[in-house]
Amino acid sequence: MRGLNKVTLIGNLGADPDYQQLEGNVGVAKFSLATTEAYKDKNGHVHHTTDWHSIVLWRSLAELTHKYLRKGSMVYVEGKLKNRQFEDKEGRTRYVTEIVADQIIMLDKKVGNTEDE
Amino acid sequence: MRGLNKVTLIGNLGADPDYQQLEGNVGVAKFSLATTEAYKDKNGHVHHTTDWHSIVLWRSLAELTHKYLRKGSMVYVEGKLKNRQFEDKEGRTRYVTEIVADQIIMLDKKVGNTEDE
Amino acid sequence: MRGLNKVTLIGNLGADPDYQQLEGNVGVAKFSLATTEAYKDKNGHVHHTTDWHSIVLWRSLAELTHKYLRKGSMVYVEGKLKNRQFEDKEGRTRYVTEIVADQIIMLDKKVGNTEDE
Amino acid sequence: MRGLNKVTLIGNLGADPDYQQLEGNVGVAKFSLATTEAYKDKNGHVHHTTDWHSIVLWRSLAELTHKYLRKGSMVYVEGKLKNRQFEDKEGRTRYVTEIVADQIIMLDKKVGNTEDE
DNA sequence: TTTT
DNA sequence: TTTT
Repeated sequence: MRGLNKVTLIGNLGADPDYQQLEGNVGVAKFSLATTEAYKDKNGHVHHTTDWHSIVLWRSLAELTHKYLRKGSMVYVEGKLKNRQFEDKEGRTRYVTEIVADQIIMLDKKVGNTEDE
Repeated sequence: MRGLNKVTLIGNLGADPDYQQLEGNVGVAKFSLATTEAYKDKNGHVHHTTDWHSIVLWRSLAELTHKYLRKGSMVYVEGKLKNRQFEDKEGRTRYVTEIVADQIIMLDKKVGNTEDE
Repeated sequence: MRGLNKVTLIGNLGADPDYQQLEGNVGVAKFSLATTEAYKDKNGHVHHTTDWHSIVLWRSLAELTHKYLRKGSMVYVEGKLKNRQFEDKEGRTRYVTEIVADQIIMLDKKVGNTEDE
Repeated sequence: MRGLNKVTLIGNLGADPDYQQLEGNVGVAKFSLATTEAYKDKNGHVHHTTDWHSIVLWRSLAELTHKYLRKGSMVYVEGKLKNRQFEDKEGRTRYVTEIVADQIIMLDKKVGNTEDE
């Protein structure tokens, strides 16, 4: 209803994706994605900043991720920002922000595939 | 460099924005934005989910926010996902994900203004 | 396959939408959308430019458009850029660029609805 | 004002870009970009459609294009939809839709650069 | 042809 | 904590 929640990222996987098969044959994959940007400071020097994003993928996107994406792969990810709370080992409520993907485009020459959820 | 980090949201402010003037006359505004979505469950019943997002705005966008946005205002926000760590009162490292806005469009009839950073 | 084609617009309808029911009960709606932007010239004067976009909507989005959108309505449109050729009355091949919508969000207070194709 | 006009594309150049230096040392580059999509028909067969887009780039983006992009290069383009009219050789008014880029990301391994206008 |  |  009157809402838009969309994230688009292009970056590289920080490590091989994690993949699990849940009950009912539902697959979930997760990975960290680094997006790097160049910017100039006041003196005109170029610096880079990297932001890390937690990506979660379900079903066919999880299979694709598991099959084709590896540490270092470059990928376009489109999805929704979701906040999830969980209890840490000390019983405290913790909050995480994740991007639940609904489209990915693999940007490495080796593989080439787009998929929609 | 080879990176894209973009968030686009349309939603409503959960409360009046917080505004502060930092040293050097730099303004910062913050607010929580709710994005609500409808989806159908397996039985065809419509449900709503709301996601809350922490928005941070600097300089001219902070002034605009301070001047025009209020609890309930509908707004389009475009920005970047940034993760920030800070120490909580117990000295633990905590992580927050914020959206640093670089464009807003006010979507309420009352006011009408787009601004770029 | 390795392709992304996405347009996002916020603007106002230039006229009431056109709606037709094709064979097989498939609805199509069309409208022109104006997006207006402010920019400053070299002397700091503010100017406005308006761009007009041809929007095409199918099925449930066509019904929504027909039901709720009118001349002047403000709407968010997300879709794909498509080029279509047709023969004009003099038999020449002409080209049009249209945006085939796959999501709309009505931004007027009166009505309030998001719908996905 | 209250307007959003944004296009995001990932695709390949159909030919080497055209580059011109206008008066005042202002560079303009143009190229055609193909975005390809897979879709399934009613029988589950996969088909591909290609859409062609006219991209225009000014100043530093034109230089980058001229220097690094070639026929076949894969690129992310973000920009605005602009309609332009011109007179064809027979004196008729013709309309073209172009995407005026304000950001590109080169997606080929060989080169690697993001630039903002 | 819209809107502020 | 918002909105419809």
